[in-house]
Amino acid sequence: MSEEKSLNFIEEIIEADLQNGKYASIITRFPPEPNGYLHIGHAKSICLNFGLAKKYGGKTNLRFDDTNPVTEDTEYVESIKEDIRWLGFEWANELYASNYFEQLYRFAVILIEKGLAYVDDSTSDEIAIQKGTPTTPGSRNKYADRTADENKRLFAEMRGSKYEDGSKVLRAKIDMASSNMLLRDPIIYRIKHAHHHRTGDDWCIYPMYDFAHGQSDSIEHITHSICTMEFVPHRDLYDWCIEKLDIFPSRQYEFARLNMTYTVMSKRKLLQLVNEGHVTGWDDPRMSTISGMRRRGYTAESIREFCDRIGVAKRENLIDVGLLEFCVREHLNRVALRRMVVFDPLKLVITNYPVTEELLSSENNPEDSDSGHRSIPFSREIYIERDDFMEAPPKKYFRLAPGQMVRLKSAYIIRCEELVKDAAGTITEIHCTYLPESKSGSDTSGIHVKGTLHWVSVLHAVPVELRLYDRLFNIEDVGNAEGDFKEYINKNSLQVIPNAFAEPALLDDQAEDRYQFIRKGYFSLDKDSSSAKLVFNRTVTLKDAWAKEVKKG
RNA sequence: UGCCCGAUAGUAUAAGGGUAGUACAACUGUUUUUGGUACAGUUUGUCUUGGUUCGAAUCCAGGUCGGGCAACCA
Repeated sequence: MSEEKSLNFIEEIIEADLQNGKYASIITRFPPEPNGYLHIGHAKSICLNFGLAKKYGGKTNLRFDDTNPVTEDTEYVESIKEDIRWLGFEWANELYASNYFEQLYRFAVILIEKGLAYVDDSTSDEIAIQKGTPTTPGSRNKYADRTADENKRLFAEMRGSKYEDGSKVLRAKIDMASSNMLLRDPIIYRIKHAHHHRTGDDWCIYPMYDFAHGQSDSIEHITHSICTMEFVPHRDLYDWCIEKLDIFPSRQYEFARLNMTYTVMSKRKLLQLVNEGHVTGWDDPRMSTISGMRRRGYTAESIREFCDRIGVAKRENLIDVGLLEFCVREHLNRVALRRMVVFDPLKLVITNYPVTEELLSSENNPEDSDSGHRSIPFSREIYIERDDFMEAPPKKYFRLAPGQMVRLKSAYIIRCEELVKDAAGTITEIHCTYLPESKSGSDTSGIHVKGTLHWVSVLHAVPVELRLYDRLFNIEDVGNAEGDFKEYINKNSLQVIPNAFAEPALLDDQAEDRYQFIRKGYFSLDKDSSSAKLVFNRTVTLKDAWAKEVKKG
């Protein structure tokens, strides 16, 4: 019998909460700030939050944490929604922290009335100095002594646009000597005369993260508020607000964010790559963004599988990008249509083949018997891959060489008889003979060859553009590297093959968007394609045992 | 020299006082009209020192190492 999959620590908490009756059902939330595009790290959080709700019969809200109008924009709102849907998740409610601005304001007033918040006229520098350091306590200033009535009036005036940006803040009155710096009278409201993408110019004061997030969770009755480890110290403040306001006690749980080899995972760095032109945009196929991976040809299913396999824990981690590649190969192997494309053509003439042509049949996907067959034109002159031929082959080379035989995929067995070279000694043509009785499906030759090559008929070859991607950085741990991360950019992360030769079936299948170019890799149609020229992105290579063999020497 | 979080194969992640398991990676083979896929197998691990216990990855104490915390960012 199949073993029950072990639970991660958050699932354990949830199951305990459900079992002991703390909750009848759960509500989670995914709370992006609309100031950038989502990346694979967010996918982990999305799969976790939505996955948990799905698993335990609860629901998940999408809540935009839009408390900082100067960095946020509806462009990001739209891209975030598109990415989540594409990943295969649907939220119960589309919400915004800005929906709660009025309520949040009232919460702040309650704190003031309880003597737990005050308006401070200090500059940010003064506030920073008064905060002390982790090893020395901070101190309060005279503004902390203002009466509740005065604070209430001042706060109302802040809202009423009476003061300039930075001239006043509202602070929670907690403990200037706390070992947790966030509890040293944290700022909870600041003045920003900025246009908000949702509330327009209704407000000129905006709550800080710590005075918006927890309360928003509470308002929505989020049972399990799941975030990343850097918010651990915020939990004290999260709980403090809930306690003092006496509102629904949402609970925060933290897990370790995803780090992955050979890539960066911070919005700031990703934005820098875009702005400085190191990539073509947020959806550049080399980016770790969801939109980039989508464009590259990753499937939502494979990303979900990846997120499932990496697990959820609290320790720092650096996941091998090879696992992501494994997941996408695993899926694409099941669904991708097989096609033949020659990247670096070498002409091959079958000297004993009649001048006519014929149509051969080949399976669309050997892993899927329902996928059917396509026909491929075969003729006297074909292209094969230049590195599928060697004049002086090493041991264990199964491909074409003088006097050697190989099978042409779904066609015939051929034998290399002769080479044609130009003045420089470069091979320009290979002459072969074929075995008419070795035709695929009706082979009576009795000959077994080790190698099978892909090929394309010269007469029917369709030129296509191929974009081959490699890792964007040339070191594993970019996040922890010394110096500027951009020094580690892989200059050869994109290789364009402007004129590869494809079998004509590719022209008919444009609606399909996942392919395996046999023996080469998985590809998908890029949005830059036109009727004049098809453009394909290499999603991932096939595993290549021969390349490994060659490397070993 | 404060507070918080963490430490199990190369990388992740299980084992919740009782045989250290799984996946990826690596390596061997088998199958194969993709040097793909599939299948079989192999190698590699509990940070350290004490303590509790018949028995410790697990519980306790000290240490070491890694990460985080002093934005009017989230």
